[in-house]
Amino acid sequence: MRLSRLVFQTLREAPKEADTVSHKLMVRASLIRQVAAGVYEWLPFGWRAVLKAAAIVREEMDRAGAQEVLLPQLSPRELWEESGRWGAYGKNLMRLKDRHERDFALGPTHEEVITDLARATLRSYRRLPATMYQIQTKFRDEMRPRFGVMRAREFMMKDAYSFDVDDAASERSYETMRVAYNRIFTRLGLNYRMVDADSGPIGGSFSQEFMVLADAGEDIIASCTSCDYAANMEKAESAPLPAPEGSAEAAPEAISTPGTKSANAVSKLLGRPIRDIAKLMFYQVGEELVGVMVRGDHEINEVRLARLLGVDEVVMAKADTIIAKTGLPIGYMGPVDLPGIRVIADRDLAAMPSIVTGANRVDEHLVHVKPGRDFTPALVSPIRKACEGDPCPKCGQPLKLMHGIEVGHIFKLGLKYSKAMHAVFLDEGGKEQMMVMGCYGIGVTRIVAAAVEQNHDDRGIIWPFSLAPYKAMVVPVGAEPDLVAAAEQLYVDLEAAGVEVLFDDRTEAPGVKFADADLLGVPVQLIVGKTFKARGLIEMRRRGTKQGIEVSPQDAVAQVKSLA
RNA sequence: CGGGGCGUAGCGCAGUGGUAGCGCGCCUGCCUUGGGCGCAGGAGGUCCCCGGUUCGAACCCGGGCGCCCCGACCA
Repeated sequence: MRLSRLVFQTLREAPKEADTVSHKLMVRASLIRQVAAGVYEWLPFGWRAVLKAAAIVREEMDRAGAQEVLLPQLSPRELWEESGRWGAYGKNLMRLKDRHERDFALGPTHEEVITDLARATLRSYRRLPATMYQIQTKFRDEMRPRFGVMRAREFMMKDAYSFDVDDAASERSYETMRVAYNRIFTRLGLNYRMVDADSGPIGGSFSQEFMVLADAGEDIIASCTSCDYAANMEKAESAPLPAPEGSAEAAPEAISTPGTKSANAVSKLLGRPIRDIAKLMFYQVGEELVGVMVRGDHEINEVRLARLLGVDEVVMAKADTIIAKTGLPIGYMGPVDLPGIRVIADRDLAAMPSIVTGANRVDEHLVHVKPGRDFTPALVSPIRKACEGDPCPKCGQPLKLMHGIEVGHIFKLGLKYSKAMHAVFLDEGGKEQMMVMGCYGIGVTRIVAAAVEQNHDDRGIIWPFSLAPYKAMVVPVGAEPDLVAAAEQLYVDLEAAGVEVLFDDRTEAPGVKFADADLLGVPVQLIVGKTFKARGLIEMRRRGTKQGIEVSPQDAVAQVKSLA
């Protein structure tokens, strides 16, 4: 491709709305252009990167025996009513009406549609197992689109769904996908981790996420520094902490703490480490008000809490509800003599020898409170978020927290959708059985953003070879006819050799050409300039390295070809 | 959904009552070819939209729309 013909416009300055590195670079290098909040155009150069990612995903899906289909983006309300998600999916579901006022959704994911297809076609155990996938645009009316195509409202996703006769078979399908996913992300050249995850609103029992490690990532994962344990924050556990030294022989004692509501403030006032201060928070669980306690240096993991209580979701109680139900002052509540409220204590809080709690009186706290002696929690369980340095639940070595970009997620769905939508097959005995499902997603457009986030320098993108829209770029520097002719010849030869190559045939100043080449980030730069004038040689330079090597035009073609 | 910020040329911005400018980019010519080169000339604007105030509005007032950021667990 000749740069003079490529539809693109590199920018020296990024639009002000771009804040992450990948967003800025993708706009500056003309990969994408924003049309509305969370809605983007992919320009030719960027679109090629998307196609590279999609091709690798497709190859590995096919290798894993999955069959490609294309499902409609528009789906009728009835299907969503069947699964219960017309209501449950909430505002993220893009909805619209047709001219007859019939309700439709623009698919954020396709469990309903595929289950409808499966129940119509996979009627016998003989047709199972079956895994189908598609690569298609998805719609989610995100609360807050962000970071360019990283969290967009319209994005490309590969979604796959497996259908099996029983749990054991479903397990095998899941494993096949897990292997395929690892192959995909390895081939894409990304630094990633597979982590245990909570399955969230898609439902189901168990899932794993594939996280590209990058500081700009919206998710936090806990990863063991020694073994292979890794989980996202919602799921991450830690081994019990050793209880700090000390004991509370003394009985609880009320002390005056005027205007000190937060654990932080109490810690400062008393000059005691924040871990000694208990935090008591209140959650609305159905009709019940539940108190939840963690150490001052810890945070409640609401997803774990919800699981523990056997509910879908917990919400913090409103202040006036708490006051109405207890009559006690917010900010000074404690578990000692707290009437009629079930208190759940975090395991590491319960192990403390002596803590500071609210006294249930304004401007007072209790010191020397010993869990188990001075109050008895209804339940003691690990319900806090893991922290940096916590002991790994598997091996006890320290955990490390890292930011990640979720690029893949695989779920065991179990019977959730087959039950709701009556997706059944006949077994060998002619009896109806529910299909056991799995679902497997990859954010294809997000992969491109994640790759840029992970592979760049201050000059621009440094494409991993597998995703690079072009593998080489010929850059003539000089106007001498023989030099220009040699560059042209090199470009033609590379194309003939099947190399995806860009040719900077523009009459730009050298600085502009080098700057654009670095910004676009094509892996191999072939500079026809001073070394050509002096010795008839091409300077071949890997993007991201300073110094190139000098090769003859013939060798340049051969070497680039061998890289591909 | 709550709070904040911003909408002026493709991008970044200035202009805060008298009918619009700067840098980059774009076009033409000359020049230049190893790191966003120089000179000269040029094109490009519903100043987000609607209404109001005013002799006169990009600017003031009202309403709307759009975009961005922060927050939406620490009692």
